Amino acid sequence: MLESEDMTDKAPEPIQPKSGAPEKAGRLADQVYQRLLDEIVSGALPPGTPMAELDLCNRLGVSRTPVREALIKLADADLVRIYPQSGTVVAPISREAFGHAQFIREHLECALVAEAVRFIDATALREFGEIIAEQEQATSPAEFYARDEAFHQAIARISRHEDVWQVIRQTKIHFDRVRHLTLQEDAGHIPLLIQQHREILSGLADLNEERAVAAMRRHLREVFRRADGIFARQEENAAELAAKRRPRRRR
Amino acid sequence: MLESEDMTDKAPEPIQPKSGAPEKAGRLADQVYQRLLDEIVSGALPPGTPMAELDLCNRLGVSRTPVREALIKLADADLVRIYPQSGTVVAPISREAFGHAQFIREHLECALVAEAVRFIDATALREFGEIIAEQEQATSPAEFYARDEAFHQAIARISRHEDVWQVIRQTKIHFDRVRHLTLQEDAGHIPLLIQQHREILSGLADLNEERAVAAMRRHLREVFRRADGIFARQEENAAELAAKRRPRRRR
DNA sequence: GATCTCCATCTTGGATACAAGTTTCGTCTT
DNA sequence: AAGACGAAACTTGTATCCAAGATGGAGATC
Repeated sequence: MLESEDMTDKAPEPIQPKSGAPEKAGRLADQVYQRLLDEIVSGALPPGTPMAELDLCNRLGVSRTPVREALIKLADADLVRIYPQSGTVVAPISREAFGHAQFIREHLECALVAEAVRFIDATALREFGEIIAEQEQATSPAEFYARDEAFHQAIARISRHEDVWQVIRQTKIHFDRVRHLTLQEDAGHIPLLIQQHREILSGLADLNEERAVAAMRRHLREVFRRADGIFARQEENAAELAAKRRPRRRR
Repeated sequence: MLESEDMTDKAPEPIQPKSGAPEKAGRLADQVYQRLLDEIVSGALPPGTPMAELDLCNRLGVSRTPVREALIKLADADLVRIYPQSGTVVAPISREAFGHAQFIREHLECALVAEAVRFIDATALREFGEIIAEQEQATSPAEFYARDEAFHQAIARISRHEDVWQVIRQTKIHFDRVRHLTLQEDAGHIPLLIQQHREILSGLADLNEERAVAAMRRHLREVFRRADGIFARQEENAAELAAKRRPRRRR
């Protein structure tokens, strides 16, 4: 029960080395939140990982206050579960949450595309073209996803509803957790996704709302279908593995 | 500068009088959040009201920690603005936020109704009927709104997407701020809203997705149109009043 | 008299101290 | 040896303390 003797705990990198650089990144709480968010979504902190406040304090080099605020925010997003006076752990990756995120995203983004048709202009079209070009030149899946986000966010901005993108981004988190699980298998169909982006752009360029919306819906469902399939297989494997072990209940 | 001499400060009612009652309502932070949320949405704390943490501590009878956590959550929802080392105030009622809330709500709720058609059954129909009956018997607008919420939430539940309702509820907050502003003028058309609920229910009962969705869209747009109109008039009046005063800039 | 400077005061951000409940593990009893 | 009991070592929730920037006004200066 004393696994703290190994030195490979995690990333011992503190959040603010206090080096002379002119780094003035707002509140510590926000930095901690962003960092833990990344680590959870990326899978560096798998579901079930204990998240005791004091441990995180030591690991990140800050006091409990900012860590606590970050954890509360993560709990609001259901990325961690806080059990008062008992402990805090990374929340499981839920297939339901995954499906809910898809529901919200599909309906809102399709509505955004429909709106975008009303506002599209030459400048916007060029911007979309640039983003797609950058996607083609992406050398890593991570880079591709970054530009993918930019593409979808740009649609929201063009539609004059960037606030809606914030909502989508927030709910999309559970979607992204699954996506990162399936990174390897994803790489193969990146060209397909880019092609779908082109179809969306084509619909927008022709001011054809129906085609643009249909393309977006196809695109989002494609992503969902693949991720969901891979996730389901993974769940099966996990269930098999679990069946072979001693049944251990952690609340 | 010493306006604390008048006794009419606010509601001096502490949050936990510690009376012998078996009240065990979770964390203080959550109670403070809920209370301040109510006071802001209801208009008891109008836009611009100073929200110094220490003042709130005195008023609510708790320490800074729970108050602070509540304020951070309110700031995330853009209900208060926190200016570090300077002050915190209730955020203005924004017509843009109002419009964004409408966008999200309309698209998501219409999608929920469409889904609901697939799951509707006798039990659900009876539940809807009861809610509408309670609305008719409501004696106050507040009571009516409570059952209105219940109606819309029930649709989300029937659709097996209650999580989506949480998202709607969160964004709807800015909508509700305006709605409370227009309470008096609202009272008159409550019967119309009930009638629209009946039309939605009728569409659901007939398993007619198109009609149900159309009824919901009409309903939501009716509410929006009225509130937006009233709000716009109110904004004009406010602008007139402001023009007569000395120009005072508060950040 | 107008304006600039400086400082007392007030605000929030972060760190620490205290309280209360939960879990775990050792010990005692049966 | 197995189970029950209890205390110590955790955990998070709350209160308080310190730090640092922002504000506003008093006083000095031009």
